[in-house]
Amino acid sequence: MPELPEVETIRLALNTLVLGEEILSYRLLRDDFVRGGHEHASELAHARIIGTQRKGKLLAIHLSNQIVLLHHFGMSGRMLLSRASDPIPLHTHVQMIFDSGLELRHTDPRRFGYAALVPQTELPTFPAWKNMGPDALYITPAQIRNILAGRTRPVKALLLDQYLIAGLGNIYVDEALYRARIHPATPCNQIPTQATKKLVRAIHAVLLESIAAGGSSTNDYQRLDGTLGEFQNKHGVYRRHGTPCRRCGHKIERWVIGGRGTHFCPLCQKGVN
DNA sequence: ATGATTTCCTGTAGGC
DNA sequence: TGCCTACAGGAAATCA
Repeated sequence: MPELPEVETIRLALNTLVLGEEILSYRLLRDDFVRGGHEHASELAHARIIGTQRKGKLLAIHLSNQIVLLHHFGMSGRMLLSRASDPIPLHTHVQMIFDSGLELRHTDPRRFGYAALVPQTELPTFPAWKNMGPDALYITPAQIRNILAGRTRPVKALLLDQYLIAGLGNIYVDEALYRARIHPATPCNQIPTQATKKLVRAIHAVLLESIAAGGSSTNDYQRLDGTLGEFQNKHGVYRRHGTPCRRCGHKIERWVIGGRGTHFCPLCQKGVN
């Protein structure tokens, strides 16, 4: 599922491959895949791609006509760059055909993702954009301390809340807690200051390493060119339940915490240290 | 206000 | 082998 590192991998690839491209034709194959109306869809012909931006798991593509294309990939979403003559994959909801003969496609079988066309001036008021907490890649120890303070929910559930901290999903929350040696069920207000520093370092490290590896291809995620990421091979706990911990050899467990499958090593992540 | 639960959707894994 | 059911999960909505 595309989380921060996967979206960032897509964004970096777009920067090298489609910056400056001119849109010949923009097609929405499903109206209900678009949030906030599609009245700007007819204004995109001849617009050029002038920049990209990422906030949490949201990708923003800036166009020369002051329109911003937002893409959220939910859990089964893909952004693929193909030749316009290549066959259209099943569940393609958005097509962007460029004058170079390239075509950008947003496909998403489960449709938990979406696209949006927002005038640049309205981007700060777009709900998902506006309500997002600080980006996990740049979050500071002080910000994490404020977020954890006074809350009783399990730290696992809290780190998944995009309103509080943006960009982490199920994979990277489990991996960051494993690196920080924090048990995912620990109530937030029971994590001492010392451990929050370790947590921030763990979050930054796991995100940066995954970006460098092109993201995690566990289920559906592919890079812009259709190749798989590599970081799933480096996972310490995610979907490794029943197999030995790479640090201590104890069997990795899987619990449901906050309604999500949660993977951890009961020996390495005993307490909050 | 906070937190817990339900809902959307389809491909896949597991059981029989 | 093939059918059927349960499950996966991000985020918004709904409920307590």
